Amino acid sequence: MAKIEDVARHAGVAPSTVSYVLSGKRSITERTRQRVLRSIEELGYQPHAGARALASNRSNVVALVVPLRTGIHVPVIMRFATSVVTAAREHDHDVLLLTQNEGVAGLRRVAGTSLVDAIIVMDVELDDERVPVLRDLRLPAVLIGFPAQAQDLTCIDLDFTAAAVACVDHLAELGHRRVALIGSPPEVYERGTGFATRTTAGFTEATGRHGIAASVHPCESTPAAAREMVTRLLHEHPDLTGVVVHNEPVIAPVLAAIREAGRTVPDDLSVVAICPDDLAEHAMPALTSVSIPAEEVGREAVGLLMAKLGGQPVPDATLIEARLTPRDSTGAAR
Amino acid sequence: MAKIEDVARHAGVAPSTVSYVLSGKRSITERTRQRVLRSIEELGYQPHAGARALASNRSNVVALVVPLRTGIHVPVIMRFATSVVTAAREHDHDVLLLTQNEGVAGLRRVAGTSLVDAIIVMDVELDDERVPVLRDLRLPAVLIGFPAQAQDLTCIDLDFTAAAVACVDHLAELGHRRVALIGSPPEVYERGTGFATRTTAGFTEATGRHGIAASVHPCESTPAAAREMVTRLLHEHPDLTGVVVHNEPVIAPVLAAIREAGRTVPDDLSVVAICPDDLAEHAMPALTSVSIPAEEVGREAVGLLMAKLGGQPVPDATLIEARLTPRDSTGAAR
DNA sequence: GCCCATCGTCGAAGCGATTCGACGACCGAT
DNA sequence: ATCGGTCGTCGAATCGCTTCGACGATGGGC
Repeated sequence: MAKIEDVARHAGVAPSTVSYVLSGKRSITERTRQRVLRSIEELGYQPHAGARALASNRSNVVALVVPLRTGIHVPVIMRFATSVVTAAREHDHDVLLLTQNEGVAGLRRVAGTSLVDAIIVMDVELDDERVPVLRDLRLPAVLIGFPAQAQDLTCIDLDFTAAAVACVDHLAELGHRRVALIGSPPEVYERGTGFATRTTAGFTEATGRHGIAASVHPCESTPAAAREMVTRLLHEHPDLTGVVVHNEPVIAPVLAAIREAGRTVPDDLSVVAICPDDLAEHAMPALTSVSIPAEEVGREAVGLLMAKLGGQPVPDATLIEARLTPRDSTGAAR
Repeated sequence: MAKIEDVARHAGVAPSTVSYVLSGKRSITERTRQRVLRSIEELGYQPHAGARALASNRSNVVALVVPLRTGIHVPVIMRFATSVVTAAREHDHDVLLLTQNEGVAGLRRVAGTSLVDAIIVMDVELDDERVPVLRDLRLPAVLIGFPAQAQDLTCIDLDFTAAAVACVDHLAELGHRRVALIGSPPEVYERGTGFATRTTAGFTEATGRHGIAASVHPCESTPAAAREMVTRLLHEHPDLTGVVVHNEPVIAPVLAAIREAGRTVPDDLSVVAICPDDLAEHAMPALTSVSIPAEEVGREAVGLLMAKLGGQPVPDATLIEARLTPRDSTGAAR
């Protein structure tokens, strides 16, 4: 393995010069710059990550904490994760994968050993035990999701409140007078996961504002639960004409159950989902939906982190705008 | 941040002694050992990862390359990933997340910069461009999946051939005389992804051996494709009584389509799946299935890697045994 | 024509661990 | 009593890079 000294010798310069060529922290004549770059190329030089981290006090690695909890849709997490990796690479950083398993100790460890420069935490709860730890770690951190006490933290997420509002507004415009929200599993609410409660808040606000009859229903993420939920809703509220679904795994079962109940979407019942676009597009019929901009959130989270690492000020809260795409599952109320 | 020197001073020993206490590479009197450990505790000492990597030539990080390709079931990947992280932590290693995005360059980079000690690659194709690279990287590596040229590589995976055989044997025992395999999307076969072809091989061998009429059908992972597939199969092969499904996302749609076609599972048609247990359990009816032992594979992959890092010899190929669990979706042929 | 900045480069001092050889102390064997 | 061999600990070198201060050369202002 070639070392910086080899490159320096090969190019006829001092090691420090090579370092400055690589980092751009001091100006270098174009001629020597080229010479050094050619030597690097020829020798296939790659700086030793550990040595670099030791000398510069920067590892160029960010930690990503992914949730393993039940009740959250895995493909969405994966999309977050991959977009974080991609974005991090564009900023010349790598991503260390941490799971909830190790809990708070994992955060302390990667921070304490200087293994990472910064941390991204997904699936933040309202009262999250990691929040106080992040506070005294004094490492730049970005949370995907909002805890209750968010002061002085950098948080980002889809604006779920606005997402729910958009769904309700859309249904209200179409003349619906009674709607229901089929939400995340009960355990998600019980954990106080922010996105679920924010969705509910938006839903309640908007239905209230429109004077629409409304009800909220947490729902297990199983086909059976979905089926049962639909049956119950249709039975208890004969005037129900609009449904908002915010629970990916039950979308297909809900549609199937509606069909089996002899109702047609959107003629008898309009359905709006808050879910990834591909899911909405592949449903039958294609669903009017507010998409989950996982890529955008991931990329933006990394952007915020890099800004913090660079010492630039960043906003405490970043809400990604909710965009509703009308498709074939919503129509005028009967 | 406390350094090893601080600990040494606090405990009244040399830094090297502290190091030896931590690594156990030389014997230390119990008394001083305890003294050092207490100092470490009191000062909250955590060794600097970079310095450690530089001096020891070991980063204690393994790279995990996850696929982003279409046609593979995301939750299964996630389960692999988390089990790899968990297992790695048990061996005092961390996991660096690499995506297919950066391709072969990513492997060269993390290896060349000594960022990682070893590599785990998922979703290996028959003719995988990463295989030759791994060969000359000279870093310990474990592949999850089998390439065509697997000599001198360490590979591990579910024994998909045996899995298919188990499914067919099960159906044959129940008296079925014509069966079909609904497989992965065509692109997966075209890429030459090992698990798909191995499943097909096992299916073909076993049906041949039993003298059962058989056909193999790649299938896009969409509900529409599944529906169409079922319709076509029922129409083209009126004598069809058994189906093996090896494509997670279409399992539910296939069952739905069968129901809509007026057939009953398992009375008219027996269905066996190769899929994660939770999926099989939640289907209606619960599916007889061969499970995908993601946790076992991930943990075992890490075990192999650690053995290689420790200089111990490991087998080239490790096949995880296929276990079929009978549930409610299979019965005697009509 | 002289002086002071600025620019480009160099050399050396860290960064914080690991590891190897050396060296007393202590033990049992002779 | 002496010698050789362990055992436990120390000190110093080393890993490969970054960074800071220094220093000659160059150029512009007066």
